Amino acid sequence: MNVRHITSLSQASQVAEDGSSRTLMKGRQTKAAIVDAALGLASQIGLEGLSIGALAEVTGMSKSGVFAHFGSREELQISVIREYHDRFESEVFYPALSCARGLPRLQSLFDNWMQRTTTEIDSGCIYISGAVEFDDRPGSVRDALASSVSTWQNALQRSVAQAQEEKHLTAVADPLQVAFEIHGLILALHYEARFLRNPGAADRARKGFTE
Amino acid sequence: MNVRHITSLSQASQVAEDGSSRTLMKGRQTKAAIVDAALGLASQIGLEGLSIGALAEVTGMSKSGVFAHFGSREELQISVIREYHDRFESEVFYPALSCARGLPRLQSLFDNWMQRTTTEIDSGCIYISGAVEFDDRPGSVRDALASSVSTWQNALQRSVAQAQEEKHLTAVADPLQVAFEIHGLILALHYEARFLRNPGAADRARKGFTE
DNA sequence: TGCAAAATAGCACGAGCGTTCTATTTTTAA
DNA sequence: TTAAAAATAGAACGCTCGTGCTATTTTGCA
Repeated sequence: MNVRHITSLSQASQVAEDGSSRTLMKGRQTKAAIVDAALGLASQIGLEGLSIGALAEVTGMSKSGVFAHFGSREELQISVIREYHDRFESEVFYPALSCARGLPRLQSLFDNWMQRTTTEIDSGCIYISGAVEFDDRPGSVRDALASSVSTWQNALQRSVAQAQEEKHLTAVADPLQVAFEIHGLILALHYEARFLRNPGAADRARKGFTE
Repeated sequence: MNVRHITSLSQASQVAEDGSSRTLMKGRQTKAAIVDAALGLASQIGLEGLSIGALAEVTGMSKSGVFAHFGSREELQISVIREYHDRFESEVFYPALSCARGLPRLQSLFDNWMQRTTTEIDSGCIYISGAVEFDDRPGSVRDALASSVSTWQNALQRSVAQAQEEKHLTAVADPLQVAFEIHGLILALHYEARFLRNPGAADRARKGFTE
């Protein structure tokens, strides 16, 4: 489904031969701007709280104008999840690839994740809020969210396994176990810092990582 | 149903001088039944998803009949939080007091908490969903939730400190740090088991506790 | 048993929601 | 420059929401 979106990921912009004018279809520009605003909104009030009316007001468009880009609220939510996935990947995952396999890369993954979570103490995180909102609500939104989170978890587990192969980590512990505990640190940080407003939560998460 | 809660509201029940009849005002019985149903609903779909209309349908009452017991939606939500607090206390906290101070009691607290969280993989937990729903929505609901969670966290931290005093635990780690990491295990369990439906999460949480 | 008080029902309100339909404006391509 | 196509606006729909108001029923006590 949704061929429109797929193409927009790859060949949205097109440069004419003369190089002077970039013919970037207006619709896709607008859609990107809407998704950007939607991600900001959803981060704060959740994917479920995201409303087309509020989004129209923020972007200065009409409700139907916003709606036409997605065809349904679900598709809008999925677009937001994809956008978040891409940003997470390029802020947390890709930069760590420049570090050596093993502990250095794992450390970088954790540092980048911490950095992002620290930011999200103010803005919110849709991987966390979305999990709560969709944990027993089946459908395509839940599927998109779960698959996106699982992709990241697999990457993290792979990195732990590599650190063991490189003898940077004792091989006694299951990589799944290590990844689970790291995830717990991030979740506790988000909970205690964002909800309870406890200072020092970031330090405790970092301290917990250095076992 | 749920007579236990009614009496726990202190002066709900009244015994006549002759002691023969328990005159328990009808209103409070009904209110307790509504709160019970509301807690079940809120556990599944969240405090924000809780609607008076749905609650009326479940209890077989009219919307205004339900509403009159609380006067506002916020007050209903707060009643649900109080009910959850009481149940949590009597299922997790109080039973552990029969264990010896120190590690045995801490172990019991964790076991009881694990037991409850395992149940909540199916039913949901309003301490977790509520944190996400109200993390940047100030008001009395958030206050009630945060104060209830903090009460439990303080109890947990006290128990860790006692285990250190009894030399059951090395005193190098800050009790706040230990409690933080335990909280992380529970949050990761809830996330991975309830949202991602990963089996084995409970084992990993237990394994994480036995440092 | 009767009567005041409490509990509950019924109805209506204004608002916001996602969505549909049609008209209008803007953009794109020949 | 012009005509087709895409993007956007505007109004209206059926629905659900929390809440207020006014009856009506049920309860508890003298």
